[in-house]
Amino acid sequence: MDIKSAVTQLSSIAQEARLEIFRLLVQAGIEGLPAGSIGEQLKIPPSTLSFHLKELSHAGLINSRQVSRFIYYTANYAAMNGLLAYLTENCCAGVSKCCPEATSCHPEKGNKS
Amino acid sequence: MDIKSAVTQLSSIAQEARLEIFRLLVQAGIEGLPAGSIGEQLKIPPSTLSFHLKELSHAGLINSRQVSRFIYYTANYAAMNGLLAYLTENCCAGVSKCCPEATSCHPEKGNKS
DNA sequence: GCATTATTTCTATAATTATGGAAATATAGA
DNA sequence: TCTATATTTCCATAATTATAGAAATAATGC
Repeated sequence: MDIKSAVTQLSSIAQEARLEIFRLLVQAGIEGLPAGSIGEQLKIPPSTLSFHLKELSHAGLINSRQVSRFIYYTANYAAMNGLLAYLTENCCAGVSKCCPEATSCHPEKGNKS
Repeated sequence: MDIKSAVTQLSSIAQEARLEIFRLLVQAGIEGLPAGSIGEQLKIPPSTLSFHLKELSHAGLINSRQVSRFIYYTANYAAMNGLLAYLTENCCAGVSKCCPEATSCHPEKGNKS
């Protein structure tokens, strides 16, 4: 992870609409949600939603796949975990006992609600 | 943690100079670094540095204390850990086995290098 | 009080980012 | 092919954010 990628990823979620979208997708799990469903739940007009989804996609924090006429968006858990790790990297110069734990998210198949 | 605070905190590190400053402070540990030392290491002019330090302070991701004529800045580890937790909150709707771990940084006294 | 050093505030300019209507594109079924 | 639905692109406007010089403020020692 280089600093420019980290800034791009952080910028992509440093905006209220996009952070809401991202969190919605993190909570949605690996199946994700179609764009229209996201816009409906968050009350975001189509063109604005598309702009924000593109920002998140370009940053690599979300992925998409086409299913018929719908485009399903999903959180990229690996990218998110990489970003979180980057922020705590070499905490306190890597001295022992300083940073014992690491926050991450490991979704698995079969966790539908 | 509400979404506006999260956006403010993310915005504060979604900028190359500020992310460098923040990471430098995360790695510096609980003693922190005086403003001048940060500016010198990162080659940031005083007024620009002051602007960025204020952004980070207002967001609550760093703290400061005055020591003689120097102002020492330190990473606010608790705030950072709160932000990381927020991003993974209710991952996959909170289904078990989805998000077993959580990245965080726990600096301790006596970890000087 | 004066000189020195550290940091911040003020200011103008430049650059980037967000918003949403309208039009365009893409997919699928009748 | 025609129609309906889903999503994106284009565009102009508005709003926000970054940069850094110059001046101001603050703390210390002589």
